[in-house]
Amino acid sequence: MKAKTSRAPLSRERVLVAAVALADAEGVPALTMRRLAADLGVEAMSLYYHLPGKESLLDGLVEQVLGEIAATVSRLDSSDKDWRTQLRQRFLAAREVMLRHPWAPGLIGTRSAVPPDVYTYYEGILATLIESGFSYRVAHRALHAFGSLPLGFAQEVFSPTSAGGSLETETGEAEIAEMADHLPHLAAMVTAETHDLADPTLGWCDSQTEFEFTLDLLLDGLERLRG
Amino acid sequence: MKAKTSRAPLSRERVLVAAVALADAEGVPALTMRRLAADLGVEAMSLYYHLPGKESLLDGLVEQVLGEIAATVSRLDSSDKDWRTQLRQRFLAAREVMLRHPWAPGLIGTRSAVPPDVYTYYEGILATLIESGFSYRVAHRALHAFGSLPLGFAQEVFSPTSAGGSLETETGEAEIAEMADHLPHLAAMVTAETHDLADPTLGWCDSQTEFEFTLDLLLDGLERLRG
DNA sequence: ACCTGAACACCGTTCAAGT
DNA sequence: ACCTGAACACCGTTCAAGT
Repeated sequence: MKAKTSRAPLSRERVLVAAVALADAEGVPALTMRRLAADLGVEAMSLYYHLPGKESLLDGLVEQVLGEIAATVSRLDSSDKDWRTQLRQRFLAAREVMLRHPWAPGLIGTRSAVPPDVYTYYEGILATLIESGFSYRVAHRALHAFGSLPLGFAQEVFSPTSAGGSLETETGEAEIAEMADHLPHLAAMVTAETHDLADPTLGWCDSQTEFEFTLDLLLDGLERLRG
Repeated sequence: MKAKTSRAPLSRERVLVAAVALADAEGVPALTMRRLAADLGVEAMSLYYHLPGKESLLDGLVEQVLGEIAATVSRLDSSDKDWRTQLRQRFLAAREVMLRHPWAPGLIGTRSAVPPDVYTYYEGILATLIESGFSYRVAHRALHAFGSLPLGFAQEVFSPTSAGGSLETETGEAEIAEMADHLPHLAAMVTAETHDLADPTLGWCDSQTEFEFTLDLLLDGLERLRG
């Protein structure tokens, strides 16, 4: 956290890198101007010389993460791969970046302006679709249907705290018994899903599996709409 | 805003109703303890007698919206309808509620605890799936694949400000020309989509259409997986 | 039981001032 | 050009006190 070592002069880049590190280590709530400045061995007001304010700091954070995705994706080898495989590996690569920055999906959700890099990123996805025979109409809708998948996360509606998922990961037998009364189908599902589980200590929601299932569901549906 | 009229004693319910009204009128950022209290003709500290704190106020807000969805959905007539139609009308009904509370999707995204009402709501969806021949395995994954659709919103990744969508609604010819250089497919898509538009003043993203497209893509994909 | 006033520890930010 | 100190206007919240 305390990176007081480097006495290089401050810069927008150095501020953003420190901000990402702080968010990774202690979460976005810990990311205050005063605290970030302290980590950089500087006074809070110094930050304003390099960034117009907090909002723009948060925009910069998103920019950093998108840059990481772009860098990761650009290293992929997509020669001789069909469109589904190309997109699949791109989305999964983005997902690896997001797993390193669990706070990023939530933060992205709060940003209003679309970071310019995003257009370049979506351009690549769109190109893949068009060159594989999709009409602009269907490709446009595909981009919407993908939702946040291209950025490497499936919008879990509640609590992106752990990678667990929206439904409780730890469910004791007592809770299930109580659930069985007024929520019979849910209780039955938990039981059914827990039963044939390879490693029950992992919980019954495997977010990687869910992510890929959603991805394939969409890709399969689109394949059928191809022009 | 100023609802100083009713001199009925404060209550959790009255606080939450006023909070929803304030968020509707001026957005969540305007919703501070002091301001909310002022709207109720009371001092800020009085709120703490009815709610443990701000976080629980926000939880209560989500609770109110979910209640509205539950009420709307319960009024639906689903007799003699297949599962796709049932879910479709349920999700679209939820969407109408969300359109009345544009701040709700963003707020829901920040909540960590799953409100209890949500389980009851998902129980109904799950029941529909199971009774239509889905296995628990596929139904479970369907719930994940739906993402936020059951709650009436498609996770737009950036800026849920207007109902416009994530890609710019207003795109001038100058911007397109400039775009054509480094983002050729995107530029072509905007042109293609704008061209055969019934009412060009509406912009080229119709969020209702996108919402229904995503919904149908998922429902069609699931239909094929039915056991 | 229900509400209040004063106070505390924090925010982001401005602005004039230092080097 | 780059950084700082003191100050301002806000937060959420505690706590002892009023009725």
